[in-house]
Amino acid sequence: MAKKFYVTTPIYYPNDIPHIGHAYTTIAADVLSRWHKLNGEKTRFLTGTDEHGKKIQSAAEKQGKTPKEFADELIPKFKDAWKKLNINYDRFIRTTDKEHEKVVQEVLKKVYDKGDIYLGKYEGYYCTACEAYYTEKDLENDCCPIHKTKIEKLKEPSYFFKLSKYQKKLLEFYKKNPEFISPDYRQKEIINRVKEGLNDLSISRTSFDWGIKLPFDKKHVCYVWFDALLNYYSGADGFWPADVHLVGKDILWFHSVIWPAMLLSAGIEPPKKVFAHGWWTFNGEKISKSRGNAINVDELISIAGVDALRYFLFRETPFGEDGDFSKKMLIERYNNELADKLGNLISRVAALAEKYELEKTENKLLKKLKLKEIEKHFEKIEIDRALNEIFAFIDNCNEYVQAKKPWETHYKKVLYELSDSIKAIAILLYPFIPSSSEKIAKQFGFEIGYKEIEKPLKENKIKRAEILFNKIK
RNA sequence: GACUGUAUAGCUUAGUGGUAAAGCACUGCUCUCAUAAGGCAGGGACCCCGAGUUCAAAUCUCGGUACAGUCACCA
Repeated sequence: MAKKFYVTTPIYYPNDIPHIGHAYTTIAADVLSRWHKLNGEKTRFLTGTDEHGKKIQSAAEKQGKTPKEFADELIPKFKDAWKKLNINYDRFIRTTDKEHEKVVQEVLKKVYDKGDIYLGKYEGYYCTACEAYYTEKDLENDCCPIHKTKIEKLKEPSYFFKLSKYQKKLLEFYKKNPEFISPDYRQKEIINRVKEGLNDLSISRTSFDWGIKLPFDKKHVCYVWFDALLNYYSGADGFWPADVHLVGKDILWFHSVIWPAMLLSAGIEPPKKVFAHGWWTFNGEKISKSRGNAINVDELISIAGVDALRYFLFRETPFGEDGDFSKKMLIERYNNELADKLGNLISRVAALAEKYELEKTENKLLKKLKLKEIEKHFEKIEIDRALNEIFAFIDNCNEYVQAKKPWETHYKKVLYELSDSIKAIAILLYPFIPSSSEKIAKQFGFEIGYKEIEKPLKENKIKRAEILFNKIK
Protein backbone atom coordinates (compact mmCIF):
# COMPACT_ATOMS: atom_id res chain seq x y z
CA MET A 1 0.00 0.00 0.00
CA ALA A 2 1.32 3.43 -0.92
CA LYS A 3 2.17 5.79 1.89
CA LYS A 4 -0.44 8.44 2.53
CA PHE A 5 -0.02 12.10 3.27
CA TYR A 6 -2.72 14.47 4.44
CA VAL A 7 -2.03 18.18 4.79
CA THR A 8 -4.38 21.00 5.72
CA THR A 9 -4.43 24.79 5.86
CA PRO A 10 -6.60 26.67 8.32
CA ILE A 11 -10.02 27.44 6.96
CA TYR A 12 -10.19 31.12 6.22
CA TYR A 13 -12.70 33.69 7.20
CA PRO A 14 -14.44 34.58 3.92
CA ASN A 15 -14.92 38.24 4.76
CA ASP A 16 -11.14 38.78 4.53
CA ILE A 17 -9.34 39.59 1.34
CA PRO A 18 -6.80 36.88 0.52
CA HIS A 19 -3.41 38.37 1.32
CA ILE A 20 0.16 37.27 1.83
CA GLY A 21 -0.65 35.47 5.08
CA HIS A 22 -3.33 33.28 3.53
CA ALA A 23 -1.20 32.79 0.46
CA TYR A 24 1.84 31.74 2.46
CA THR A 25 0.14 28.91 4.35
CA THR A 26 -1.73 27.76 1.32
CA ILE A 27 1.32 27.72 -0.95
CA ALA A 28 3.23 25.87 1.78
CA ALA A 29 0.53 23.21 1.85
CA ASP A 30 0.67 23.05 -1.93
CA VAL A 31 4.45 22.64 -1.91
CA LEU A 32 4.24 19.79 0.59
CA SER A 33 1.35 18.19 -1.19
CA ARG A 34 3.07 18.35 -4.58
CA TRP A 35 6.24 16.92 -3.07
CA HIS A 36 4.42 13.90 -1.69
CA LYS A 37 2.44 13.44 -4.90
CA LEU A 38 5.72 13.52 -6.79
CA ASN A 39 6.80 10.61 -4.64
CA GLY A 40 3.73 8.67 -5.65
CA GLU A 41 2.10 8.86 -2.23
CA LYS A 42 -1.64 8.95 -1.77
CA THR A 43 -1.92 12.62 -0.94
CA ARG A 44 -4.76 14.81 0.20
CA PHE A 45 -4.66 18.58 0.55
CA LEU A 46 -7.58 20.28 2.26
CA THR A 47 -8.35 23.98 2.49
CA GLY A 48 -11.57 25.95 2.82
CA THR A 49 -13.55 28.61 4.59
CA ASP A 50 -15.06 29.18 8.02
CA GLU A 51 -18.45 30.67 7.39
CA HIS A 52 -20.39 30.67 10.62
CA GLY A 53 -20.56 33.26 13.34
CA LYS A 54 -21.86 36.60 14.30
CA LYS A 55 -19.68 38.70 12.02
CA ILE A 56 -20.86 37.01 8.85
CA GLN A 57 -24.45 37.13 10.02
CA SER A 58 -24.44 40.86 10.65
CA ALA A 59 -22.45 41.65 7.52
CA ALA A 60 -24.99 39.70 5.51
CA GLU A 61 -27.94 41.43 7.19
CA LYS A 62 -26.53 44.82 6.26
CA GLN A 63 -26.67 43.78 2.61
CA GLY A 64 -30.08 42.24 2.99
CA LYS A 65 -28.83 38.77 2.26
CA THR A 66 -28.89 35.48 4.06
CA PRO A 67 -25.55 34.53 5.58
CA LYS A 68 -25.28 31.62 3.18
CA GLU A 69 -25.91 33.80 0.12
CA PHE A 70 -23.41 36.28 1.45
CA ALA A 71 -20.77 33.61 1.94
CA ASP A 72 -21.49 32.07 -1.46
CA GLU A 73 -20.54 35.36 -3.07
CA LEU A 74 -17.29 35.59 -1.16
CA ILE A 75 -15.97 32.10 -1.83
CA PRO A 76 -14.90 32.73 -5.45
CA LYS A 77 -12.46 35.35 -4.18
CA PHE A 78 -10.53 32.64 -2.43
CA LYS A 79 -10.90 30.03 -5.12
CA ASP A 80 -9.68 32.52 -7.73
CA ALA A 81 -6.70 33.48 -5.61
CA TRP A 82 -5.70 29.85 -5.23
CA LYS A 83 -6.12 29.27 -8.93
CA LYS A 84 -3.89 32.20 -9.75
CA LEU A 85 -1.25 30.92 -7.35
CA ASN A 86 -1.36 27.52 -9.05
CA ILE A 87 -2.61 25.79 -5.93
CA ASN A 88 -3.76 22.28 -6.45
CA TYR A 89 -5.96 21.43 -3.48
CA ASP A 90 -8.00 18.24 -3.41
CA ARG A 91 -11.00 19.62 -1.58
CA PHE A 92 -12.29 23.05 -0.67
CA ILE A 93 -14.36 22.56 2.45
CA ARG A 94 -16.93 25.04 3.73
CA THR A 95 -18.23 24.85 7.27
CA THR A 96 -21.70 25.24 5.74
CA ASP A 97 -21.31 21.94 3.90
CA LYS A 98 -24.12 19.62 5.03
CA GLU A 99 -21.79 16.75 5.65
CA HIS A 100 -19.54 18.88 7.85
CA GLU A 101 -22.49 20.05 9.93
CA LYS A 102 -23.51 16.45 10.43
CA VAL A 103 -20.05 15.45 11.65
CA VAL A 104 -19.89 18.39 14.04
CA GLN A 105 -23.19 17.37 15.58
CA GLU A 106 -22.09 13.76 15.87
CA VAL A 107 -18.86 14.69 17.62
CA LEU A 108 -20.64 17.15 19.90
CA LYS A 109 -23.04 14.38 20.85
CA LYS A 110 -20.21 11.99 21.63
CA VAL A 111 -18.42 14.52 23.80
CA TYR A 112 -21.68 15.46 25.52
CA ASP A 113 -22.56 11.83 26.21
CA LYS A 114 -19.15 11.38 27.71
CA GLY A 115 -19.97 14.11 30.20
CA ASP A 116 -17.39 16.57 28.92
CA ILE A 117 -19.90 19.30 28.10
CA TYR A 118 -21.91 21.16 30.72
CA LEU A 119 -24.17 24.20 30.84
CA GLY A 120 -22.69 27.27 32.47
CA LYS A 121 -22.56 30.99 31.98
CA TYR A 122 -20.26 32.85 29.66
CA GLU A 123 -19.14 36.08 31.19
CA GLY A 124 -17.50 38.78 29.16
CA TYR A 125 -17.22 42.45 28.44
CA TYR A 126 -19.96 43.21 26.00
CA CYS A 127 -20.16 46.38 23.94
CA THR A 128 -23.72 46.84 22.72
CA ALA A 129 -22.62 49.18 19.93
CA CYS A 130 -20.18 46.62 18.54
CA GLU A 131 -22.46 43.77 19.54
CA ALA A 132 -19.35 41.87 20.46
CA TYR A 133 -17.49 40.54 23.43
CA TYR A 134 -14.06 41.77 24.41
CA THR A 135 -11.49 40.34 26.75
CA GLU A 136 -10.14 42.36 29.63
CA LYS A 137 -6.93 42.96 27.71
CA ASP A 138 -8.77 44.55 24.79
CA LEU A 139 -10.33 47.24 26.94
CA GLU A 140 -8.92 50.72 27.25
CA ASN A 141 -9.72 52.13 30.69
CA ASP A 142 -12.75 49.87 30.94
CA CYS A 143 -13.99 51.25 27.66
CA CYS A 144 -14.65 49.72 24.28
CA PRO A 145 -11.54 50.16 22.12
CA ILE A 146 -13.70 51.25 19.18
CA HIS A 147 -16.53 53.26 20.68
CA LYS A 148 -14.67 54.48 23.76
CA THR A 149 -17.83 53.93 25.76
CA LYS A 150 -18.02 52.36 29.16
CA ILE A 151 -18.33 48.65 28.82
CA GLU A 152 -20.21 46.21 31.03
CA LYS A 153 -19.79 42.67 32.08
CA LEU A 154 -22.52 40.52 30.67
CA LYS A 155 -23.50 36.94 31.21
CA GLU A 156 -25.21 34.58 28.85
CA PRO A 157 -25.87 30.89 29.21
CA SER A 158 -23.30 28.83 27.37
CA TYR A 159 -22.18 25.27 27.15
CA PHE A 160 -18.61 24.57 28.19
CA PHE A 161 -16.16 21.92 27.15
CA LYS A 162 -14.20 20.48 30.08
CA LEU A 163 -10.81 21.36 28.73
CA SER A 164 -9.36 21.43 32.25
CA LYS A 165 -10.00 17.70 32.52
CA TYR A 166 -7.51 17.05 29.74
CA GLN A 167 -4.49 18.82 31.14
CA LYS A 168 -2.76 15.64 32.25
CA LYS A 169 -3.69 13.67 29.16
CA LEU A 170 -2.40 16.42 26.92
CA LEU A 171 0.91 16.61 28.75
CA GLU A 172 1.28 12.85 28.39
CA PHE A 173 0.40 13.11 24.73
CA TYR A 174 3.09 15.77 24.11
CA LYS A 175 5.62 13.66 25.93
CA LYS A 176 4.84 10.63 23.82
CA ASN A 177 4.82 12.68 20.63
CA PRO A 178 7.74 15.08 20.90
CA GLU A 179 7.31 16.04 17.25
CA PHE A 180 3.64 16.88 17.56
CA ILE A 181 4.25 20.62 17.59
CA SER A 182 6.81 22.16 15.25
CA PRO A 183 9.08 24.04 15.43
CA ASP A 184 10.14 22.46 18.73
CA TYR A 185 10.46 25.71 20.67
CA ARG A 186 6.75 26.14 20.10
CA GLN A 187 6.13 22.78 21.70
CA LYS A 188 7.97 23.99 24.79
CA GLU A 189 5.91 27.16 24.91
CA ILE A 190 2.70 25.22 24.72
CA ILE A 191 3.75 22.66 27.32
CA ASN A 192 4.62 25.41 29.75
CA ARG A 193 1.29 27.06 29.29
CA VAL A 194 -0.63 23.82 29.64
CA LYS A 195 1.25 23.13 32.87
CA GLU A 196 -0.06 26.42 34.23
CA GLY A 197 -3.57 25.01 34.03
CA LEU A 198 -6.47 25.03 31.61
CA ASN A 199 -9.80 26.80 31.74
CA ASP A 200 -12.90 25.19 30.38
CA LEU A 201 -13.92 26.47 27.01
CA SER A 202 -17.16 28.17 26.11
CA ILE A 203 -18.44 26.47 22.98
CA SER A 204 -21.91 27.87 22.40
CA ARG A 205 -23.83 31.13 22.05
CA THR A 206 -27.46 32.14 22.15
CA SER A 207 -26.94 35.74 21.02
CA PHE A 208 -27.00 34.81 17.35
CA ASP A 209 -28.14 31.80 15.37
CA TRP A 210 -25.89 31.57 12.31
CA GLY A 211 -24.12 28.35 13.15
CA ILE A 212 -24.54 24.69 13.84
CA LYS A 213 -27.19 23.89 16.41
CA LEU A 214 -26.17 21.85 19.41
CA PRO A 215 -27.83 18.45 19.09
CA PHE A 216 -28.75 18.42 22.78
CA ASP A 217 -30.01 22.01 23.00
CA LYS A 218 -31.34 23.64 19.83
CA LYS A 219 -31.40 27.11 21.40
CA HIS A 220 -27.62 27.13 21.32
CA VAL A 221 -25.39 27.54 18.34
CA CYS A 222 -21.93 26.02 18.28
CA TYR A 223 -19.31 28.71 18.67
CA VAL A 224 -16.21 28.65 16.49
CA TRP A 225 -13.83 26.01 17.74
CA PHE A 226 -15.83 22.84 17.66
CA ASP A 227 -17.23 23.85 14.35
CA ALA A 228 -14.11 25.16 12.64
CA LEU A 229 -11.51 22.72 13.90
CA LEU A 230 -13.62 19.73 12.99
CA ASN A 231 -13.33 20.59 9.29
CA TYR A 232 -10.04 18.71 9.22
CA TYR A 233 -11.82 15.58 10.34
CA SER A 234 -15.08 15.98 8.46
CA GLY A 235 -13.19 16.73 5.25
CA ALA A 236 -10.63 13.95 5.64
CA ASP A 237 -12.36 11.52 3.30
CA GLY A 238 -10.59 8.50 4.69
CA PHE A 239 -7.23 10.20 5.16
CA TRP A 240 -7.56 10.87 8.89
CA PRO A 241 -5.36 11.35 10.93
CA ALA A 242 -3.82 14.40 9.29
CA ASP A 243 -0.07 14.28 8.82
CA VAL A 244 0.36 18.04 9.10
CA HIS A 245 -1.88 20.93 10.03
CA LEU A 246 -0.16 24.07 8.80
CA VAL A 247 -1.17 27.05 10.91
CA GLY A 248 -0.06 30.56 11.69
CA LYS A 249 1.54 30.98 15.05
CA ASP A 250 -1.48 32.98 16.27
CA ILE A 251 -3.75 29.98 16.19
CA LEU A 252 -1.33 27.36 17.42
CA TRP A 253 -2.95 27.18 20.85
CA PHE A 254 -6.24 26.06 19.38
CA HIS A 255 -4.65 23.45 17.19
CA SER A 256 -2.23 22.04 19.70
CA VAL A 257 -4.33 22.14 22.89
CA ILE A 258 -8.04 22.46 22.25
CA TRP A 259 -8.08 20.36 19.11
CA PRO A 260 -6.33 17.26 20.49
CA ALA A 261 -8.34 17.56 23.71
CA MET A 262 -11.58 17.55 21.72
CA LEU A 263 -10.44 14.50 19.80
CA LEU A 264 -9.31 12.68 22.92
CA SER A 265 -12.72 13.28 24.39
CA ALA A 266 -14.48 12.06 21.28
CA GLY A 267 -12.23 9.03 21.03
CA ILE A 268 -10.71 10.08 17.73
CA GLU A 269 -7.01 9.78 16.97
CA PRO A 270 -5.23 13.17 17.12
CA PRO A 271 -3.31 14.53 14.13
CA LYS A 272 0.38 13.69 13.77
CA LYS A 273 1.76 17.18 13.58
CA VAL A 274 0.84 20.82 13.89
CA PHE A 275 3.31 23.15 12.24
CA ALA A 276 3.25 26.83 13.16
CA HIS A 277 4.87 29.18 10.70
CA GLY A 278 5.78 32.82 11.22
CA TRP A 279 4.50 36.08 9.88
CA TRP A 280 5.65 38.29 7.05
CA THR A 281 6.41 41.91 7.59
CA PHE A 282 6.33 44.22 4.60
CA ASN A 283 9.41 46.42 4.11
CA GLY A 284 10.18 45.87 7.78
CA GLU A 285 6.75 46.93 8.95
CA LYS A 286 4.04 44.84 10.49
CA ILE A 287 1.25 44.11 8.06
CA SER A 288 -2.05 45.32 9.37
CA LYS A 289 -5.37 46.49 8.12
CA SER A 290 -5.03 49.81 9.86
CA ARG A 291 -1.72 50.49 8.12
CA GLY A 292 -3.33 49.43 4.90
CA ASN A 293 -0.16 47.70 3.80
CA ALA A 294 -1.62 44.26 3.28
CA ILE A 295 -0.60 43.27 -0.22
CA ASN A 296 -3.19 41.26 -2.10
CA VAL A 297 -2.53 38.24 -4.23
CA ASP A 298 -2.71 40.07 -7.57
CA GLU A 299 -0.06 42.53 -6.52
CA LEU A 300 2.15 39.75 -5.21
CA ILE A 301 1.98 37.94 -8.52
CA SER A 302 2.49 41.05 -10.61
CA ILE A 303 6.01 41.63 -9.31
CA ALA A 304 7.77 38.70 -10.96
CA GLY A 305 5.14 36.06 -11.61
CA VAL A 306 3.62 33.22 -9.66
CA ASP A 307 6.60 30.90 -9.63
CA ALA A 308 8.94 33.64 -8.48
CA LEU A 309 6.62 34.43 -5.59
CA ARG A 310 6.20 30.80 -4.58
CA TYR A 311 9.95 30.35 -4.75
CA PHE A 312 10.76 33.49 -2.81
CA LEU A 313 8.43 32.84 0.10
CA PHE A 314 10.25 29.63 0.95
CA ARG A 315 13.73 30.62 -0.10
CA GLU A 316 14.00 33.89 1.77
CA THR A 317 13.15 32.77 5.29
CA PRO A 318 13.29 29.49 7.20
CA PHE A 319 9.78 28.08 7.35
CA GLY A 320 8.56 28.72 10.88
CA GLU A 321 10.33 32.04 11.40
CA ASP A 322 9.11 35.50 10.60
CA GLY A 323 10.29 37.01 7.37
CA ASP A 324 10.35 40.36 5.70
CA PHE A 325 8.78 40.73 2.30
CA SER A 326 10.02 43.40 -0.03
CA LYS A 327 9.71 43.90 -3.73
CA LYS A 328 13.43 44.56 -3.88
CA MET A 329 14.42 41.26 -2.29
CA LEU A 330 11.96 39.31 -4.41
CA ILE A 331 13.36 40.83 -7.59
CA GLU A 332 16.91 40.32 -6.40
CA ARG A 333 16.40 36.64 -5.75
CA TYR A 334 14.46 36.27 -8.96
CA ASN A 335 17.24 37.85 -11.01
CA ASN A 336 20.16 36.23 -9.22
CA GLU A 337 18.85 32.78 -8.67
CA LEU A 338 15.99 31.98 -11.00
CA ALA A 339 17.23 33.98 -13.99
CA ASP A 340 21.04 34.06 -13.74
CA LYS A 341 21.69 30.69 -12.20
CA LEU A 342 18.86 28.38 -13.16
CA GLY A 343 17.42 30.11 -16.22
CA ASN A 344 20.79 30.81 -17.74
CA LEU A 345 21.99 27.26 -17.11
CA ILE A 346 19.02 25.89 -18.99
CA SER A 347 19.41 28.34 -21.78
CA ARG A 348 23.14 27.71 -22.31
CA VAL A 349 22.78 23.93 -22.12
CA ALA A 350 19.82 23.94 -24.49
CA ALA A 351 21.72 26.06 -27.00
CA LEU A 352 24.75 23.76 -26.88
CA ALA A 353 22.62 20.62 -27.02
CA GLU A 354 20.78 21.93 -30.04
CA LYS A 355 24.06 22.46 -31.86
CA TYR A 356 26.03 19.41 -30.80
CA GLU A 357 23.38 16.94 -29.57
CA LEU A 358 23.51 14.46 -26.71
CA GLU A 359 25.15 11.11 -26.23
CA LYS A 360 23.97 8.86 -23.44
CA THR A 361 26.45 8.16 -20.67
CA GLU A 362 26.54 7.68 -16.93
CA ASN A 363 25.74 10.97 -15.21
CA LYS A 364 28.58 11.40 -12.75
CA LEU A 365 27.67 15.00 -12.15
CA LEU A 366 24.45 13.84 -10.49
CA LYS A 367 26.46 12.38 -7.62
CA LYS A 368 26.90 15.90 -6.31
CA LEU A 369 23.17 16.18 -5.77
CA LYS A 370 22.39 15.44 -2.13
CA LEU A 371 19.06 13.73 -2.68
CA LYS A 372 18.93 12.05 0.71
CA GLU A 373 19.50 15.38 2.44
CA ILE A 374 16.73 16.98 0.42
CA GLU A 375 14.33 14.20 1.33
CA LYS A 376 15.20 14.61 4.99
CA HIS A 377 14.58 18.34 4.82
CA PHE A 378 11.16 17.82 3.31
CA GLU A 379 10.39 15.20 5.93
CA LYS A 380 11.16 17.73 8.65
CA ILE A 381 9.44 20.55 6.76
CA GLU A 382 12.69 22.48 6.49
CA ILE A 383 11.66 23.76 3.11
CA ASP A 384 14.26 26.49 2.90
CA ARG A 385 17.04 23.99 3.42
CA ALA A 386 15.76 21.74 0.69
CA LEU A 387 15.93 24.71 -1.67
CA ASN A 388 19.41 25.46 -0.45
CA GLU A 389 20.63 22.01 -1.47
CA ILE A 390 18.94 22.17 -4.84
CA PHE A 391 20.57 25.50 -5.60
CA ALA A 392 23.96 24.26 -4.48
CA PHE A 393 23.60 21.63 -7.19
CA ILE A 394 22.68 24.27 -9.76
CA ASP A 395 25.97 25.95 -8.90
CA ASN A 396 27.73 22.61 -9.40
CA CYS A 397 26.22 22.42 -12.87
CA ASN A 398 27.36 25.89 -13.85
CA GLU A 399 30.86 25.11 -12.59
CA TYR A 400 30.79 21.92 -14.64
CA VAL A 401 29.90 23.75 -17.83
CA GLN A 402 32.77 26.11 -17.23
CA ALA A 403 35.25 23.35 -16.45
CA LYS A 404 34.34 21.16 -19.45
CA LYS A 405 33.93 23.95 -22.03
CA PRO A 406 31.51 22.02 -24.25
CA TRP A 407 31.41 24.96 -26.72
CA GLU A 408 35.03 24.11 -27.58
CA THR A 409 35.12 20.38 -27.08
CA HIS A 410 31.60 19.64 -28.38
CA TYR A 411 31.47 16.78 -25.90
CA LYS A 412 28.09 15.18 -26.36
CA LYS A 413 28.44 13.21 -23.17
CA VAL A 414 28.99 16.31 -21.08
CA LEU A 415 25.90 17.84 -22.59
CA TYR A 416 24.01 14.68 -21.75
CA GLU A 417 25.11 14.83 -18.14
CA LEU A 418 24.05 18.45 -17.93
CA SER A 419 20.67 17.82 -19.52
CA ASP A 420 20.07 14.86 -17.25
CA SER A 421 20.99 17.01 -14.26
CA ILE A 422 18.58 19.70 -15.39
CA LYS A 423 15.92 17.00 -15.34
CA ALA A 424 16.67 16.31 -11.68
CA ILE A 425 16.63 20.00 -10.84
CA ALA A 426 13.33 20.64 -12.58
CA ILE A 427 11.68 17.70 -10.85
CA LEU A 428 12.92 18.72 -7.43
CA LEU A 429 11.83 22.30 -7.97
CA TYR A 430 8.42 21.26 -9.26
CA PRO A 431 6.68 21.72 -5.88
CA PHE A 432 7.85 25.34 -5.84
CA ILE A 433 7.73 26.39 -9.48
CA PRO A 434 5.35 23.91 -11.07
CA SER A 435 4.65 25.70 -14.32
CA SER A 436 8.33 26.47 -14.98
CA SER A 437 9.24 22.86 -14.28
CA GLU A 438 6.62 21.70 -16.74
CA LYS A 439 8.12 23.93 -19.43
CA ILE A 440 11.59 22.55 -18.76
CA ALA A 441 10.23 19.00 -18.89
CA LYS A 442 8.69 19.68 -22.27
CA GLN A 443 11.85 21.26 -23.63
CA PHE A 444 14.18 18.46 -22.48
CA GLY A 445 11.68 15.64 -22.96
CA PHE A 446 11.05 13.97 -19.64
CA GLU A 447 8.19 13.25 -17.27
CA ILE A 448 7.84 14.89 -13.87
CA GLY A 449 7.98 12.26 -11.15
CA TYR A 450 10.37 11.47 -8.37
CA LYS A 451 11.47 8.16 -9.88
CA GLU A 452 12.42 9.92 -13.09
CA ILE A 453 15.34 11.56 -11.34
CA GLU A 454 17.30 8.35 -11.38
CA LYS A 455 16.05 7.13 -14.73
CA PRO A 456 18.47 8.20 -17.43
CA LEU A 457 17.21 10.85 -19.81
CA LYS A 458 16.51 9.74 -23.39
CA GLU A 459 18.75 11.10 -26.12
CA ASN A 460 16.23 13.70 -27.09
CA LYS A 461 16.61 16.37 -29.70
CA ILE A 462 16.72 19.47 -27.55
CA LYS A 463 15.87 22.86 -28.92
CA ARG A 464 16.38 26.33 -27.62
CA ALA A 465 13.24 27.81 -26.16
CA GLU A 466 11.87 31.04 -24.89
CA ILE A 467 13.58 32.50 -21.87
CA LEU A 468 12.04 31.05 -18.71
CA PHE A 469 12.76 33.85 -16.31
CA ASN A 470 13.15 37.22 -17.95
CA LYS A 471 15.30 39.48 -15.86
CA ILE A 472 13.67 42.46 -14.27
CA LYS A 473 15.71 45.59 -14.46
C1' G B 1 6.12 40.40 35.58
C1' A B 2 6.41 34.81 34.49
C1' C B 3 8.16 31.27 31.13
C1' U B 4 11.07 30.00 26.72
C1' G B 5 14.59 31.09 23.28
C1' U B 6 18.38 33.77 20.41
C1' A B 7 23.31 36.45 20.36
C1' U B 8 28.77 33.72 14.54
C1' A B 9 31.85 38.34 8.61
C1' G B 10 28.29 44.67 6.08
C1' C B 11 23.41 41.60 5.52
C1' U B 12 20.83 36.59 5.95
C1' U B 13 21.99 32.37 8.15
C1' A B 14 24.75 27.13 8.77
C1' G B 15 27.71 24.82 12.20
C1' U B 16 29.60 22.15 16.45
C1' G B 17 34.15 19.97 22.39
C1' G B 18 39.94 19.86 18.67
C1' U B 19 42.95 24.68 12.73
C1' A B 20 35.82 29.54 12.06
C1' A B 21 31.31 27.92 7.04
C1' A B 22 27.72 29.31 2.94
C1' G B 23 24.82 32.72 0.08
C1' C B 24 24.22 37.95 -0.93
C1' A B 25 27.14 42.47 -0.94
C1' C B 26 32.43 44.16 -1.84
C1' U B 27 37.55 43.87 -4.66
C1' G B 28 40.64 41.75 -8.58
C1' C B 29 41.15 38.35 -12.71
C1' U B 30 38.84 35.49 -16.67
C1' C B 31 35.91 32.43 -20.42
C1' U B 32 32.38 33.52 -24.50
C1' C B 33 27.97 28.26 -24.97
C1' A B 34 24.26 31.47 -22.48
C1' U B 35 19.28 36.02 -20.11
C1' A B 36 25.85 42.03 -20.09
C1' A B 37 24.64 35.57 -17.64
C1' G B 38 28.93 31.98 -16.03
C1' G B 39 33.86 30.72 -13.77
C1' C B 40 38.25 31.65 -10.61
C1' A B 41 40.71 34.26 -6.76
C1' G B 42 40.57 37.66 -2.59
C1' G B 43 39.49 40.96 1.60
C1' G B 44 36.39 40.86 5.77
C1' A B 45 34.47 37.61 12.49
C1' C B 46 38.83 38.76 19.50
C1' C B 47 31.87 33.19 17.04
C1' C B 48 27.73 39.38 22.95
C1' C B 49 30.54 40.16 28.06
C1' G B 50 32.56 37.70 32.54
C1' A B 51 33.67 33.34 35.24
C1' G B 52 33.86 27.91 35.57
C1' U B 53 34.44 22.54 33.71
C1' U B 54 38.20 20.35 30.26
C1' C B 55 44.52 18.50 27.69
C1' A B 56 41.13 21.39 24.47
C1' A B 57 35.14 25.68 24.50
C1' A B 58 32.34 29.65 19.47
C1' U B 59 30.41 24.72 20.95
C1' C B 60 29.08 22.34 27.93
C1' U B 61 27.76 24.98 33.10
C1' C B 62 26.75 29.49 35.88
C1' G B 63 26.14 34.84 36.03
C1' G B 64 25.45 39.47 33.26
C1' U B 65 23.74 42.36 29.05
C1' A B 66 20.80 42.96 24.66
C1' C B 67 16.99 41.32 21.68
C1' A B 68 12.86 38.12 20.37
C1' G B 69 8.70 34.88 21.20
C1' U B 70 4.53 33.01 24.32
C1' C B 71 1.07 34.31 28.33
C1' A B 72 -6.33 31.18 25.83
C1' C B 73 -12.20 32.25 23.02
C1' C B 74 -8.15 36.55 17.95
C1' A B 75 -8.67 31.81 11.90
